[in-house]
Amino acid sequence: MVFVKPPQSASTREVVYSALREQILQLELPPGTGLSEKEISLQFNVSRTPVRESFVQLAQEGLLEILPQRGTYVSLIDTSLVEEARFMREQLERAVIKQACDRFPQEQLIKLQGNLALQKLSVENQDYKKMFELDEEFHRTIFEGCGKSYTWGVIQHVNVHLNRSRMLRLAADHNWNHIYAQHEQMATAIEAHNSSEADRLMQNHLNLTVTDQSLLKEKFPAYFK
Amino acid sequence: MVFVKPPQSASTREVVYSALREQILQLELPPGTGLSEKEISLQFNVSRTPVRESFVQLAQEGLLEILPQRGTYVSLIDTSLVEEARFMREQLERAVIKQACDRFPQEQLIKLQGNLALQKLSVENQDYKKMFELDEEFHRTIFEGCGKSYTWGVIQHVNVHLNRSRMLRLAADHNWNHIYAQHEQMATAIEAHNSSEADRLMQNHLNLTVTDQSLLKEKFPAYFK
DNA sequence: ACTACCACACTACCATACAAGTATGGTAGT
DNA sequence: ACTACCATACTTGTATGGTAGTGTGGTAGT
Repeated sequence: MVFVKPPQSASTREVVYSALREQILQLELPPGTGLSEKEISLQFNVSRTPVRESFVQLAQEGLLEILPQRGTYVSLIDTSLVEEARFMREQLERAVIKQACDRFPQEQLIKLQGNLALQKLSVENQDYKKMFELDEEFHRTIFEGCGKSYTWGVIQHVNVHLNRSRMLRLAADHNWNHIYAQHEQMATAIEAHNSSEADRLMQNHLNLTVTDQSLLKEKFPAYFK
Repeated sequence: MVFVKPPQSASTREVVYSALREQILQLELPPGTGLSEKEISLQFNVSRTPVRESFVQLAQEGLLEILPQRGTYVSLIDTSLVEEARFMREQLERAVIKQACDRFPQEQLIKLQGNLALQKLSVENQDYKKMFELDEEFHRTIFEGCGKSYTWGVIQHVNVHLNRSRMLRLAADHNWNHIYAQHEQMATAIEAHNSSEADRLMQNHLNLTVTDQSLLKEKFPAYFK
């Protein structure tokens, strides 16, 4: 009972799964889009089996709705799920950043500051997608520094709906200077071991996500449930 | 783009998936057990396809390890994952029970008290599995009363490893009187809107889970990674 | 004009066949 | 006795055919 060799080469299922997941989260496959096993299998030039298995995976994550004998659709964004996801994220992020103020490795702190520099650039260049990635990485780095990588993974897993919502927001309005400024202040608070300030900042930061939820629903009504 | 009819009858994949999941969480399929698509398909008298799809699902949840061309095994319990799961659960449970002290529906409060009565019975009868279920239901009811059902679902999804660990604990030692007493005090705190007391109780309550982790690893070394 | 019906094209679902990688036990050669 | 090799019986991965349920558009009947 020893698990020696990790699976090296990606299986066909894995490839299809990752590709579809990326397209869904990037809104290249918008909520409500109809898919079909056959269509995708032709598109990737593989059989229906691995496609079907990736559908099952994506459905389990809540990214696809499989209606037996009827069709498979990219799931609509459920605002109540988004709210609960935001709630969970808030609790966990606040707990972690407080922990980071107590003890945070130098290496990760440097990584944070490098990330911030890139954020500043992306804001200036109005590079939306890059900024989104850097935002993710910023938060992930905090979790890693606290030895909570798995927790971050769970947040990512949970917040698929929230992420699509955030993607809409980044594409819609443009207050990244604010976001960037908040990130910078959080890094400073961690460095200064200022736990209460960090907690306050994070709370405000994550509240941005929920405020314009109804606004998004007006702008993109077809994407919401 | 309307999703009218929910899928009524369970598909073969769903049946196999649920059955295996239950067996794994109940430790009827202990960590490390080797499975095979063919074996299970014969056992359920179905083809390999739905079995295989349920394997993919269970692997995504971290309950199975699929080693290509080598075999599939019930995953071992990863103590570091257990610790992070406990961390997440603590943060979320504390946040929710504090919210429950502010505002909690009468209906759910009654449900809590009914549950407590059954817990007392189960403790007296030393009915381990029943007590485990009632414990789950107690916590779930708190989440439901706060409109956080999805959050509870996520905890359940996350804590598969933790749950197996807890199952071992319940089978091993016998301090349920303590667990029951804590539950009772929490219900009282909710009713009395005593937020700080509820928070303190929940924190202690969940700390029970982690303390004897190393002890379990000694008792059942083969089940851990 | 309207309704009931039905053929057809589509879907996801499941069973089966084949392919490819892996562990193992026996055997021939040293 | 020991090692290298190979046939074989496993495993999971992929492809494909057939089944059953579902939506749709056309048509015959009223």
